[in-house]
Amino acid sequence: MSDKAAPSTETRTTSLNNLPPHQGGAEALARLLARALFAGRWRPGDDFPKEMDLCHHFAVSRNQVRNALASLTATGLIERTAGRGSVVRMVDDWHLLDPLVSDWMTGIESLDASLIREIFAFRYSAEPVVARLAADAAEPADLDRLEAAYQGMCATADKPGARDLHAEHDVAFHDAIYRASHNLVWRQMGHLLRPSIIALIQSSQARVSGEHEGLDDSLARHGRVLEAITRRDGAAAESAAREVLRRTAIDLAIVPTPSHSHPTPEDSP
Amino acid sequence: MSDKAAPSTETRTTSLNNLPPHQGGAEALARLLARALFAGRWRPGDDFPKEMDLCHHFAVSRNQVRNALASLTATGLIERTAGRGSVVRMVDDWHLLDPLVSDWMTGIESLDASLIREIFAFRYSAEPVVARLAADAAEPADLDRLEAAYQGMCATADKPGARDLHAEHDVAFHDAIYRASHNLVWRQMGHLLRPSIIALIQSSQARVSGEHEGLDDSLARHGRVLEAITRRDGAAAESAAREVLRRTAIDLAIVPTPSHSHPTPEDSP
DNA sequence: CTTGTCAAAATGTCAGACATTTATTAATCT
DNA sequence: AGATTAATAAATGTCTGACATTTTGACAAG
Repeated sequence: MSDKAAPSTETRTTSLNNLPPHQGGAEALARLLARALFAGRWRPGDDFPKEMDLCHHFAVSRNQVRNALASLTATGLIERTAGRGSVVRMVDDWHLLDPLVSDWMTGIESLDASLIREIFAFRYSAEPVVARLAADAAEPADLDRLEAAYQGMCATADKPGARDLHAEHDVAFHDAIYRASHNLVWRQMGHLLRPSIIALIQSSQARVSGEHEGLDDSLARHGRVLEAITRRDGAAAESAAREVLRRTAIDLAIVPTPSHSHPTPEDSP
Repeated sequence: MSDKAAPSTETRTTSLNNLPPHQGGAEALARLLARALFAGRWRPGDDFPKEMDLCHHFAVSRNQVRNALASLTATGLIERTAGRGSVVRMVDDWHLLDPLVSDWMTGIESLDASLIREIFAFRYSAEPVVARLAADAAEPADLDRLEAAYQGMCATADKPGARDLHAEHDVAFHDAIYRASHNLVWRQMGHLLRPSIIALIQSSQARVSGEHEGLDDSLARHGRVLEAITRRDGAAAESAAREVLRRTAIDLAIVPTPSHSHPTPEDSP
């Protein structure tokens, strides 16, 4: 009748059962299910496992399962109807801007490539504008955060062992830009950066070893953003931020050609 | 000891008890509480009513109350801790990008002015960029939506009885721009428009009767955005979209002076 | 072939008891 | 008297079982 969603949960239960002892109960279960969903365990339109199956397979009470599924429902990942069951919703309906979703997404290796492209396309169009706002509104504390993150990136560059730490500083740098805009809405969008940056670093890891100059170059461009914001030069900050993202944008085929991408005065040096 | 949050709920229960018979149970209760919160019923840091008090005052089961409070928790409006109770979180922590929050906010008359300014400042910086993207990515269906919304705005202009309908078409127009960008993230931000536009129309209602020319002028500017997007002229769409928002931005003191706000080539005429 | 009714399955809801955390108050020891 | 500890109360979190509601499919009657 229904597809083999539930039985297949039984078979692959091994990979899902080894969760860190007991964290937040429902919270941990929601994270687990969401990450399995993002990893491609089920596709939009598929039937999601039934409550009782999850109760049995994870040996938790129905309450925990219901709370976890409530989180997935609230974030638009699944839809539940009375006597029918739960189905995975279309990607268009996922609340990508919910901090929970961003948190769940971080570190998923097999994220849908088109999803990464969508998120990065957003960043590519938004972050330059935010950098301009940041140059206008930044306060000393913001500049300190930016400087600290940049120094952290410098300290962890070229060290293959500290790649995760470097990524963390990278996230912190971009997040500091959003915070420096001093706008409630832009600020909350900083959450969206984490999965995107992590995924990009993971995927560019292969390429970077071939071309080699990528890392230093990226570092220099970040430095130029920091310098422009410190100098309170909005226009320079905007184009510098665009330069930071441009190469990755080209690789992801988001910007058609590197020539006439954005006719801003400062764009053609 | 604790402030008078709970007792005052008793006294003013009259204004909250007349809810449309019974809609979605917990869903309706969450909406009710959220709107009361947005209307200034409690301020950040205040104690939120206890579960049992809400159960008693609204004559609903504890389950309903817990589900409603779970929604408020998930959207960052309140924070609940084990034996302490629930407190209202700072505005910075509210998930303004959650569709639920936008929905709850629409139509609140006494919204915090600074919150409206923050949301509009975001729109003022973002929407021009989105308009540029829309000009590049719009498909026939998108143009149809834009055209339909614009016609709707024209048909309901200058008719004082159809102000709500005009606002609805206004929302549809701007939402169509975001959808036309064909980017998952930008698209989901369309939800953020509704409370902002409604609030602005309500607040500008007094001013418009004095200056009079505001409405026709706004209509013409919207038309210029539509025309630029149809013409696939990204630069023109960007500046036209900025023009739509500029006057309101000036009134809200978001853009410092009307002269050197954004040095884009098409910006001077 | 259509329609009506019944039964099974799944989610939604309720009520009560119990567990856990937090804060206050009282008691005890130095 | 002051500080530390123990008991108590209040609030939220959790579990369990039963019941309600909705959906779907099967089966029989027309």
